[in-house]
Amino acid sequence: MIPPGATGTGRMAGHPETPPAVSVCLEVMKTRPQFLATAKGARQAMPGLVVQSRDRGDDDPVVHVGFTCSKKVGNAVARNRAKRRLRAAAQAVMPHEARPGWDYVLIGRAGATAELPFDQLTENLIRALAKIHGVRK
RNA sequence: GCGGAAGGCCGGAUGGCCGCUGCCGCCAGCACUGGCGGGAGAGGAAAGUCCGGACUCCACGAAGACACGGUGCCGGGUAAUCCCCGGCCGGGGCAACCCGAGGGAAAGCGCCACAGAGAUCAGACUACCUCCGGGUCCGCCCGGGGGAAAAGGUGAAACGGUGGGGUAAGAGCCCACCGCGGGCCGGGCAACCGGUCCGGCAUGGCAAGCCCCGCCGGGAGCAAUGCCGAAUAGGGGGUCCGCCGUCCCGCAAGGGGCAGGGCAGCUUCGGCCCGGACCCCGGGUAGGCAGCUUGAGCGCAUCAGCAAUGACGCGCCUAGAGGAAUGGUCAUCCAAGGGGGGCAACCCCCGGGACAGAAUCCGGCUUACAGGCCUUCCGCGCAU
RNA sequence: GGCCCCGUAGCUCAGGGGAUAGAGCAACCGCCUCCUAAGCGGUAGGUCAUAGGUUCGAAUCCUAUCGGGGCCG
Repeated sequence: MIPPGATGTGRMAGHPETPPAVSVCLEVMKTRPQFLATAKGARQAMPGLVVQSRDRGDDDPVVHVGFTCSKKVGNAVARNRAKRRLRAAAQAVMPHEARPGWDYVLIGRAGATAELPFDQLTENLIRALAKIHGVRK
C-alpha cells in the first residue's frame, strides 16, 4: 500500500530502505481494534479531511496509518477515490511529519476530500499533524 | 430537407515525474526477503442477484410415482434457460415497425360487488300484441287471462351480429352474409392459412382463483470444499513430585532411602477422588496454502443456414487482489456547454468529463448512463 | 461474495379481488375537575414504497425496480 513494501511484520524499524529524510517506518493498519483504539485519541478536523491519532506508548517506533470513509462520502467509486487521495497525501507527508510510535487514522470527508486541489489536501494534513503534536506536547 | 422506425459500435487520447499488486529473467541470500531489468493490470454494464449452467460438498440401488415449485402458440438454436432467432395468431400505427405469461372454461369446484326486472338450470320493470269484462270526452283508460322477448333503461358483461322476409305482435321461425361448431379437400414439419359442404344457435367472463394437460427441476453453495496449522484454555495418555512424616549413618552440623495429598480397607496388590511439574497425542481457533483463472475464451477468414447459430482453418493469451492493487499529479490535444469577432469557412477566451470499481468462472435478462459514430428502412415536401 | 425477510396514518400493526382502507397509542377540540392525570364524546390525518401488467374492478394477484433489515465458518 502506501509505504513502500510495507506489508506484514517483516519490516522492522531502523532499516534504511525507507525514505531517506527521516527514519520513520510506515505500516498500514487494517484491523478494527486498531481503528477503535486510535479513535479514542486526539482528533483534528480540517476542510479536506479528519485526522485521529494517539501515541501507543510502546517501544516500537513503527507508525501505523489507517484510511477510512463513511458511506456519507458516496458510492464505492467516490469512497475509493477519497481513500486513494488520502494515501497519496500520506505518502507525501507522513515520512517527514509523523512521530515514531504513533498511530494515525485519516478520514475522508464528503465532497472535499475528492475535490480539493492536491496541494491544499497535503497542506491540510501538515497543519492537522502540527496542531495535534502541539497540543500533545 | 423535415419528421420517424430498427440494429450495431465506442464510452476520452498521448506523454513526463512519483507510487501500488501479481508475473518472468538475472544477481544476492539460511529463511523471511531484497536489488536491477522487462512486461501486464476494471466494465458495458464489473451493478441488481432475476434466471440458466460449469465446479464442489451432502443425500440417494437404477428408474418411476406422489407432493411442491417453475414453465406454457409452433418450429429451430444452445451446455442450459423464464434466453435468442424465424414463423403464426391477436392488438396498435398512413407506414417502416412495435406490443402480447398467447395451452385447456362442451373434467370438475369457485367467484362475478354496485346498478338492474333478470348475472348462468337466466329473467319480465316500463313497454308490445291479442282475448274477455267494465268505463269513455271515441284519442283511449282500468281489471283479469294468454302470447312474445324485438324496443327503452342498468351494467364490464344481458344466451349470436347486420339486413330482409314473416307475424296479431314477435322470435334462427325462415333466408343471405359474418361469427360459431363439425366433416372433407388443398398448402405447410407445425402453429395455422385457404376453399367447400353440412349443422342450426347449442358454447358469458375470470385459470397472473383452485385446477386439468404437456414439459422441466434432489438439496446447498467458493463464507462451497480440501490441505497445513500457533499462543491460550480445555480433552486423552505417560513419567515424576516439594513441605511435612518416617527409617538408616553420624556426638553434632549434615548426608542418604521410602513417600504427592485424601477416602475405604488388617496388610500387600489394587480401586476411587483431588493437586503440581514436564513430555507426548488427537480435535481445533487465529492465520496460511490450494480452489483461482486457458475458458461453452477472443480476433480474422471460409463454408452451411433467412437468422439465432454451427463446422473448419490460422493467429492470440487478455487482472487475479484478499478490509481488498489497478493510483496521485502535471502538460498538450479531443468533444459537451458558455462568451466574443467574422457574410462564411474559421479564430480567440472561459470551462470541464455520463453511469459507475473485478472478488470462483461463464451464458442471458433487467436496471443506470454525458456524449459521439456507423448501417438499413418508412412517411411527407421539393427538384428531376 | 452468497442466502433470506419486510415496506399500509406521526408510531405499532390489522386487512389476502368489490369498504368512504380500519384498530390501539399519539395529535387537536370539547365535557368532567379548583387545576392536572385518568375517564367520556368528537375531529383531522393515507400517492397502501415506485412503475408496468392481469381483471369490469388491485392495498390485495403477477413481473420489474427502489428502499430498509437480518443471517453465513
